Amino acid sequence: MVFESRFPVFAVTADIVALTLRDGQLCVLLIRRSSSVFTGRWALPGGFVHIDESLQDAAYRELREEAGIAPDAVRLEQLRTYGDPGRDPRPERVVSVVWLALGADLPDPTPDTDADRAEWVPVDEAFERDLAFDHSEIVRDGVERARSKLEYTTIATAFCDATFTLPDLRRVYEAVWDTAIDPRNFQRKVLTADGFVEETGDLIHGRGRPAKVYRAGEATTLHPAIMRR
Amino acid sequence: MVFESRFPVFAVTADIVALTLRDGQLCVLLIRRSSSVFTGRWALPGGFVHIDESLQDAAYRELREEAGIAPDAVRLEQLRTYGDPGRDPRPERVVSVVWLALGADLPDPTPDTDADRAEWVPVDEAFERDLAFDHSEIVRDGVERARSKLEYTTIATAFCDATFTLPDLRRVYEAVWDTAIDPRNFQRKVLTADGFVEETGDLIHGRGRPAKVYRAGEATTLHPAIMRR
DNA sequence: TGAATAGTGTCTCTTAGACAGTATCAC
DNA sequence: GTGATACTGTCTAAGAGACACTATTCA
Repeated sequence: MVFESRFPVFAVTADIVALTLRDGQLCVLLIRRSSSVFTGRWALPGGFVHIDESLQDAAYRELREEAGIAPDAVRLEQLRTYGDPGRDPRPERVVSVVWLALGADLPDPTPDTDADRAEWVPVDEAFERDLAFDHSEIVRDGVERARSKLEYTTIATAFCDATFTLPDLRRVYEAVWDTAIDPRNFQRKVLTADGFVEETGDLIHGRGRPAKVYRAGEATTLHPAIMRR
Repeated sequence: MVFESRFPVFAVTADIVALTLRDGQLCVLLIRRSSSVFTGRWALPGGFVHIDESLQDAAYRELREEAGIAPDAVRLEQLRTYGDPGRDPRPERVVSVVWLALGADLPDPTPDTDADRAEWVPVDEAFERDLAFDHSEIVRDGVERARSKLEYTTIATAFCDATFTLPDLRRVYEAVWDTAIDPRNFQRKVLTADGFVEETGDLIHGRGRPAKVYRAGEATTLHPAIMRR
């Protein structure tokens, strides 16, 4: 099939930097390409946007198709668009709209036809792999975005289940920022910030003292912010 | 001329939310469309990206072509990409990569062939105009981005000339945030924040006491941040 | 000398960071 | 009881907001 246009012709992909916590480590979803260019190389999940599909829907669809991740399992926001000529070796000019997808401990991905493997990879390890296209740069941008949005927004809750404890939330910050955080000061800041979390009234029993259960509050931005050092 | 592709065919535009200060007011650059769709309606400057041109270069080119603004007069950063099906009435699927351009008191724009007028419009007034496409939403996003980046980055200096005084810089914050700021506290915060500004050693003489002249420092992020109320 | 503008110092309150002890549960 | 985990309070230092006066120039 051949498509035509009056204007310069671009192909548009929706690619995804999906981040989650696995065993207390911040991990990014990578697939090993089994078709088209860069066969056998690790890359971000993604693919061409359909002509009648919104950019965001394309990202959701690719997440489902390439890793079996359901739309309601992640929070999706646009990261940035990458479109330098030559960033894709194919003759078509490819512009990639990249999305950041954050989710609570997401299931092992189930690769489909465009990939022979799909894995959650700790970000440190991902930085060392030589990814296809400009995906190494994109992973870096995505992780940095997540790190900085933890400071002044409530997206940390996107890494948690619908209900969670304050130690759970603290472990999110510790994993994403890769630093230890004082539990007492953290607790104070979270409870001071208006609308960050709401008590459910439940307790969850673990090995030690039971922890209070919270859910995400109404706020999207943090006042005051919780800053890195 | 007709273009062909193996993949779904998109047209890609680079559009610009250009902001500057005029008479102490935050203004956005709007053009009145004189060709193609939405003729006679006000819109953001922008146009189709050439097939061998980077997205950023396209933004610079459109700024020059549609308003006579030189690349070195503005600081450009990517805002977001807008690509919902149906956002452009033309039959082609149009995806717009939108850039935020910040500059010091920029010259009156000189429209070219795609526009019969180009104007700096105070943002309040721009919000009331019914702009073409989804440009009203985009202006809102751009202004909000500028407002929030003033808090934790040094981009305020992008609204100033190469050298400026602290009252100049304060007026940037006042115009963009549309609030009054205490000069004493502001001065203290700017001078405390490491690498925000550097003294040149010069003085500039106005109507009253001469003001010290500064230039932008090395820092890109502000520590501590200068927050809105 | 008065008007306009720029610059500086202090007090108080809030927030941030460092830090130690108590509470609750499973075994 | 012991070990593991969750929770809380206090002290100190730094930053934020409110506020009044002095300095320099021009007309």
